[in-house]
Amino acid sequence: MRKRRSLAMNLDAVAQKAGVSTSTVSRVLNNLEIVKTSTRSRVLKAAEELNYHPNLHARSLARGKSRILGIIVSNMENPFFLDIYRTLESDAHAQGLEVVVANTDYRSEQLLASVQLMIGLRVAGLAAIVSEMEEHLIQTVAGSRIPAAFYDVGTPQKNITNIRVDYRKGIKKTVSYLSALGHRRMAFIGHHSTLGPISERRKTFLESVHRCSPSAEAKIFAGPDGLDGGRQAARELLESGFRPTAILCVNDFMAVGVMRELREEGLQIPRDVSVTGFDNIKLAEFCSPPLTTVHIPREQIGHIIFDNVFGDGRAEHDTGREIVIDPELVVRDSTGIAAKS
Amino acid sequence: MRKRRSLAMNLDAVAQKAGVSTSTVSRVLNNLEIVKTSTRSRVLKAAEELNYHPNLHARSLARGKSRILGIIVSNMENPFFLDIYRTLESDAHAQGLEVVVANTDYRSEQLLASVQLMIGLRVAGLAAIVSEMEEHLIQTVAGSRIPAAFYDVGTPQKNITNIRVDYRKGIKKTVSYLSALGHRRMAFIGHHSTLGPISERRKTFLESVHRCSPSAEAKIFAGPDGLDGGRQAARELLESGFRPTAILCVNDFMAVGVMRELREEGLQIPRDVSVTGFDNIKLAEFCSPPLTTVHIPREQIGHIIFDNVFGDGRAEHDTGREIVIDPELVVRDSTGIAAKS
DNA sequence: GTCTGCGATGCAAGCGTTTGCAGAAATCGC
DNA sequence: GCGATTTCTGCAAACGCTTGCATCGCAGAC
Repeated sequence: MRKRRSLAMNLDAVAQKAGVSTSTVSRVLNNLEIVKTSTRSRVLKAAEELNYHPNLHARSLARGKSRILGIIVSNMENPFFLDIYRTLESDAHAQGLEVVVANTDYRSEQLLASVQLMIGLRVAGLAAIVSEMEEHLIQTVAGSRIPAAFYDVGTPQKNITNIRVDYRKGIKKTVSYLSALGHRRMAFIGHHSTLGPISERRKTFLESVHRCSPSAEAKIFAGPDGLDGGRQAARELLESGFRPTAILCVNDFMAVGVMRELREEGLQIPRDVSVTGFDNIKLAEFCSPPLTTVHIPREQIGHIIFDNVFGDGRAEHDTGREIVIDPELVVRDSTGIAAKS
Repeated sequence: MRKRRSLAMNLDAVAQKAGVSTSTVSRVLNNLEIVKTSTRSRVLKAAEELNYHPNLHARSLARGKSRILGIIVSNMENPFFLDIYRTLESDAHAQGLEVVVANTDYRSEQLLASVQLMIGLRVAGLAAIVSEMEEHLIQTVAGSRIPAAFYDVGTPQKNITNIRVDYRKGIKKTVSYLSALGHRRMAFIGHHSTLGPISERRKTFLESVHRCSPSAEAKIFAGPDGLDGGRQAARELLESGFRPTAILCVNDFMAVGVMRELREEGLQIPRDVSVTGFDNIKLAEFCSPPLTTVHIPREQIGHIIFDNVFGDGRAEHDTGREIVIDPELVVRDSTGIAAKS
């Protein structure tokens, strides 16, 4: 016999103290109704006194499955990911599921580690809401037979749901709206991500502007993501000499950074220049002026994902699913009629 | 024999495919050096081909411990918690530890569940950064023998580190600063938490104001936490008829909400009223006007916690530790000389 | 040629649960 | 009061891994 590793804090200890077998203890703790009330309370008392907590690893192992929902996100600071995560978490808790989250920080090495972790944990379902998902990882997940949902990747698979937001539509709506206000010189400010979805947005922007008004001017700028990045990109825009009457930003944080820089330059919003964002985070409502932006229904996305991984939508689907979300324009005070040029 | 539950995706499968025993496979996958190179590569090939991922539950069970750091926070949306979490996570990953996070949403029922989860997972260390920690839960954790760090609770224990920020000092510094600017009518805006730390802050505020100037007026208001809550509290303040020349807010989010409401009322900041926050979140720098606030070194806190749970500070300490952090005032544009009354 | 030493591998117990099955105890019918 | 149920409880195998110890094969020493 090998030596004991630590103080005995297992079913056996409780069983001995209560004078029953481990099976009975197990049944009590799992609320199986076949245990006599007197035995039951004796066991509960023993467990309580020993400060016993079941070993979840052993439980998962014995049961052959866990009650854990795995969530992988790129970046918790980004309200887009955060809100989806929070919705998933609350849905999961409502069903008595535990949640394990991993952050990738946009790093594919970290993404790989996270996927391995989730598979290793034999999670009951996996939601990967990351902007950097890679094809071979999708295959890995598919091979693991874990029901999963991915965000914004191109290839639905067996047991895998793919959900995405129709950013093209959001951009088109914004450009049409600005165009109707008379804007003919517009800029798009993105961030340095060269990944699929973003550069598609840039393309869509250019196309939309030219469709609304063939003579209109459109330019693209970029900086790092976030408040600072927006500011930096705005700086570059100003230094380039280009003077748009409207600036579309790829997300709200960047838009707020942009507005700050413009204000410092002495420009008034929206009198001198209109600014729009994307996502409709809380801050968009509270910055000054309140930001016109495209609303991404993050809670709805979270619920849909949950439903597809655990809920009614969980049924095996061989072909995979693709769900597309339509975003809406939310008009606030950061946009107005185009300044005379 | 019981029936197999799922497709055999275990060490045995790999072992058979590679024509070796499970022990050998285990040794290969754990990088023990005693395996012959040829065997080693055969095993790796087999594992690769089977798309094998070790079952972490079984591993933890067999090893008698996990390589997981458990983190519990009140609310990921709050940059205070988020930043500490992120620091902890990156420290953990740097050491090859996995991380499991749980959100309590300020709900003690959810906190209990989270603590149970962490103990059940037999995490190698636990950091609980929650504002609602309860004494009996501390006892529970202490009883579990898991090295832990708590934030801002009063009773250090064996194997438990307690870290807290000296909010009193932060408040005193702010009040002194405002007092020196001539402010004699001040308000403090907190949120509805009636828990220890917060109400201590209120008390400290009142004392500080009276110490600086015995004739000064000081009042306290409160709303729910967050941007909306700040706005609501400011509304109440305005309706009360009290007209402070300076308003201290319990955190930056509330301060931004407050400023928004004041601005809507036609008040100018800081000409008519000065506003300060607490935490020094990114937004404090980007709101308008940029917010004077008290800086809480969240990264430093994260590192200290990690070090005490896993690093050099990890050594058993029977008496418990208490670490106190000193906050600094960061002056920006939301504060100025007191308006003439 | 036997022995020793050693590197590489396998054997099997053990980690803390769950759970099918069997057996014991309590209850019931008559 | 005795068998037939119905409850309740215990036994032991299984979950997938790690790891101390035993074993095996082979090289070098004598």
